[in-house]
Amino acid sequence: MKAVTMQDVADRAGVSPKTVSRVVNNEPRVSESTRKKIEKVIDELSFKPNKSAQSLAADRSLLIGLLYDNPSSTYVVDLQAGVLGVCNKFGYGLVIHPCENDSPELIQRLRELLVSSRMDGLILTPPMTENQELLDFLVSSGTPYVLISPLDNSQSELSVSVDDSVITQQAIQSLIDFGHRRIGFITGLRKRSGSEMRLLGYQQALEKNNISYDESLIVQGNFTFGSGVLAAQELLRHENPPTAIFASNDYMAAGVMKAALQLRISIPHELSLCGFDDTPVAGYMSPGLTTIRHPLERLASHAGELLIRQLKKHTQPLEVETLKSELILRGSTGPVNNKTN
Amino acid sequence: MKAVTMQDVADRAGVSPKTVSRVVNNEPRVSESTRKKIEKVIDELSFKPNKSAQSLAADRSLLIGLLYDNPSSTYVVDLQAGVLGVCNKFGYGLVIHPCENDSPELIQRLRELLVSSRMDGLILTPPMTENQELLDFLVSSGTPYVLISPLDNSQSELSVSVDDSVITQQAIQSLIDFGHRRIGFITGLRKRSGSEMRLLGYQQALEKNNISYDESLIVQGNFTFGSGVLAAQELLRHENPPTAIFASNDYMAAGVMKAALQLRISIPHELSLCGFDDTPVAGYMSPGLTTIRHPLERLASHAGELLIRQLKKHTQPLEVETLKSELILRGSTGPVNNKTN
DNA sequence: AGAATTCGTGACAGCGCTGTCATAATGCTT
DNA sequence: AAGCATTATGACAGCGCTGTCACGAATTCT
Repeated sequence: MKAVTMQDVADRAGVSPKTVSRVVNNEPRVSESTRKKIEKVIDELSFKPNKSAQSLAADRSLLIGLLYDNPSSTYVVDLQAGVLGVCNKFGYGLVIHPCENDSPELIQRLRELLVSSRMDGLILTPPMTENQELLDFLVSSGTPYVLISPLDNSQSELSVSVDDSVITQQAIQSLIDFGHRRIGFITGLRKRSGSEMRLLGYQQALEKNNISYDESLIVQGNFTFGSGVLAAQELLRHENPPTAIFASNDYMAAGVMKAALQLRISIPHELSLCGFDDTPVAGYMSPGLTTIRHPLERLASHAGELLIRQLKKHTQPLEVETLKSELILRGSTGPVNNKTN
Repeated sequence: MKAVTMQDVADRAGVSPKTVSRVVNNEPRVSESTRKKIEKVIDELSFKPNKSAQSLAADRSLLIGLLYDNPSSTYVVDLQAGVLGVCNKFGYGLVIHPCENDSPELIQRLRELLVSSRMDGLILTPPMTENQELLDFLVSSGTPYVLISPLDNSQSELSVSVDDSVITQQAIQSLIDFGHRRIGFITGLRKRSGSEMRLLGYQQALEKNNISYDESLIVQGNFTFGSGVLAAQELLRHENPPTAIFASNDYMAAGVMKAALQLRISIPHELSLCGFDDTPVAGYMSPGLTTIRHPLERLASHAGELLIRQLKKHTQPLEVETLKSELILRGSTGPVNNKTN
């Protein structure tokens, strides 16, 4: 299988390789007629440019990197799918790089990766988005990057986010509509972008409905199942326990379910429960877990486009379909039971 | 950040670039002293060869592809981790390629990918491992590949597997040891390598314990939660229902849990339940799901090494640490309840 | 000791593409 | 119609590396 080269295309089309290159790279300064002609030949020979040669000659790798440190594999896979989509569309390759945000070797590893893979740009996901040392390193090494859901998303060209507060508020509102007034809230790790925004949404919902904010209903978790169990135990043994609990992710919500079961508290009859992320567990639990689904794949593909535009010095802003999270209602939430306790 | 080139190393070491190349590629015919000297300089300058240039000159991309079509993201992420490990070790890049085994465009897409990314070899996972059309295409295009857990793993240089039958037998044995004699079995999709072997292990366990094989206790599922629910309903409404159920994956086991809950059958008191895969759900359900964990990451890294050896025409066989699956005992299995029904 | 082999190294071309610059063709101005 | 700007195309070098081959030095063989 001898590969088709640009020269082959050029010969067949009766032009120089450089002109073919121009067409391949969508450069201007090619007459419409030659462009058509060359495109036709490219199709006929199904020519695909040799990436290595392109990279070498143009001194760009046509590779973008995706950095993540996330225990949820669905999250990771969704992001990958999104980024992969745009990569294919624009002829880029994707280098996936699972890492540990806390590792002291993080930067060193990344440096090696940058040197050997020569990635043109990076997409960072939480919690790397808050790793200032990392960001500084990227800036100093001149590596373009885009952040997904950073805490501070003020630089809109450099990040994409969905507003966790809005959808959380909506979820809490739905609990309130069910008649709940005492709603427990299990936070995730502080400093994780989502966490803060979710708590904010909770507070906003209470405020809107004139429900006073009771600090004792807020319990700190760390996104793990175990922390959900502990948090739920604390909440459910409260002298005036909540009739509903919002957990900042599904894993913790699963922990709440377990704790409730142990304490013989029935969901949703005696306790409504809402999770966050819509991982597979949510659908597989009994009852099904009401939760929130993020458009992760679209978020990631948006991030990818943003990055690639940046790489191509494409300046016209990317118009964005709005990225909206969705409240998925399942069996774990329901009307408050007035006979409760 | 001007990159360090081979020429730089050569100059500093007082040799020709070609000799540096020899050292970088571990070629023979370099005296120990020059090798040492060059390695030292490489370290000092922290020189990393330019992948694009290597690929272009040597006409190999130093890329391997990982093809998967699997709904379980944990499975995918574990495999990726394993392959990524060896890739880094041997200076290869990883191209991930989620695909749909049933899609008629599969081959065409792959062809494009092969042409544009010029991957040196591929790792295939079930169900692609059984896609004869795909395999034929790879052979005809001369693309080396390695299979992970194919149905037919007779060609040991081309595949890595763990024996599902052995571990399934062990799981069933543990149920039998708990006193269960009527054990329901929910299969996965037929023709999926795992499925067959798991059923085989079930049969072997029964045989060993002189329990007769009752076909009516075998129900066909398709690896989804929903199919688990249906299968469980069928089994539990059996005139002489099983006291334990083995589901061929965790998602179906979760379905069984749901069905049991609906029918007010308590797990593990009235019904023991065993899953397969040890996905996160297994740990998050209440009670925790007894299940089977595969050494997926090691399996994948082994596959990666096998492939890379093949690419390097390394012929001495790779000695393998045995890859063993593990039975994870959680709350969903227990002694048979003699008061049942 | 001389011939034959092996070893260690370097010169050189070229992988397939793109950047730069030159040049030809075209359009526009006055 | 001559002059100038603009557009369309090509020649050529070179990105950083490796394959091939050549060549002298060291080793082994007869």
